Amino acid sequence: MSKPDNLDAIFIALSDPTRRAILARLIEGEASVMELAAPFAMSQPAISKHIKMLERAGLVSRRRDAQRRPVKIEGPALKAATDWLESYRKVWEQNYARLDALLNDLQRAGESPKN
Amino acid sequence: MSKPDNLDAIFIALSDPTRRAILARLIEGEASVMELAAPFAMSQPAISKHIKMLERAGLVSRRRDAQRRPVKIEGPALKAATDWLESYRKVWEQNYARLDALLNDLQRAGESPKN
DNA sequence: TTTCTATCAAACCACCTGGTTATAAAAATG
DNA sequence: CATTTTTATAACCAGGTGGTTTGATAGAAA
Repeated sequence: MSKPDNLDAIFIALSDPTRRAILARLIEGEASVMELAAPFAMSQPAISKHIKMLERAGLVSRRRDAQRRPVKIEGPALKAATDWLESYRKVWEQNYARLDALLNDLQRAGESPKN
Repeated sequence: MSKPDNLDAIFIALSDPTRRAILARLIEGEASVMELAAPFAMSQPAISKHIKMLERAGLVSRRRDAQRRPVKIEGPALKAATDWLESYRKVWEQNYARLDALLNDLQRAGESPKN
């Protein structure tokens, strides 16, 4: 379902501290735009634009409640990013461990024979 | 050492498909700029700029080998991003599970009493 | 030394970002 | 109805991105 190109939008969305703070707030539950804007020294349209980028990335979704448009965090996009990173980190760690073992082997081999 | 603001640079670096592909290549081991540029229909300076952004984020480092500047992947920055994402995803999953349980409770409670 | 190879740096471009203000629309409230 | 609240949209601006071409530099190789 979720295209891999989506990673572009997801990582772009995560690259701004304001948007990461909004996500942090949303972890505690749904919030309206005004509620999300409150902690920031920033205009409401600025927050709306941040929300739009989070939405484009699939990291949040919006409901309708009278004039309010409560924003909710969405797990799957968060998972897509985590999965991508985790897979790379895992391979890197394996290679790192292998290199480490190799270096140890070389060192040990050099201890008794002269060349 | 690694500042948390660093997450900005890390996620920005990860938000471009060319840079993610470069990282994917580097997982297999060190590579020179020319080697990294080869698979892409893109000029060498463009690749150099991508590498610079990866380096700024601490995701890669460069050695010197004659005229060559081999690039190597760096684990810790990758880990910083993974950790951030993992922590949020964990809380989200907990809340999700809690909400799920709550909804089940409500449904079960509604089965025998009328209101 | 001259030449070739690998890389970087500068100048330039179109486009996106992150913010602003001002305005409009939609629904609640008086 | 008029007003207030909540949100979105448009127009604008400074600065960053992602690419280009052109030219400089460092080191190997002829």
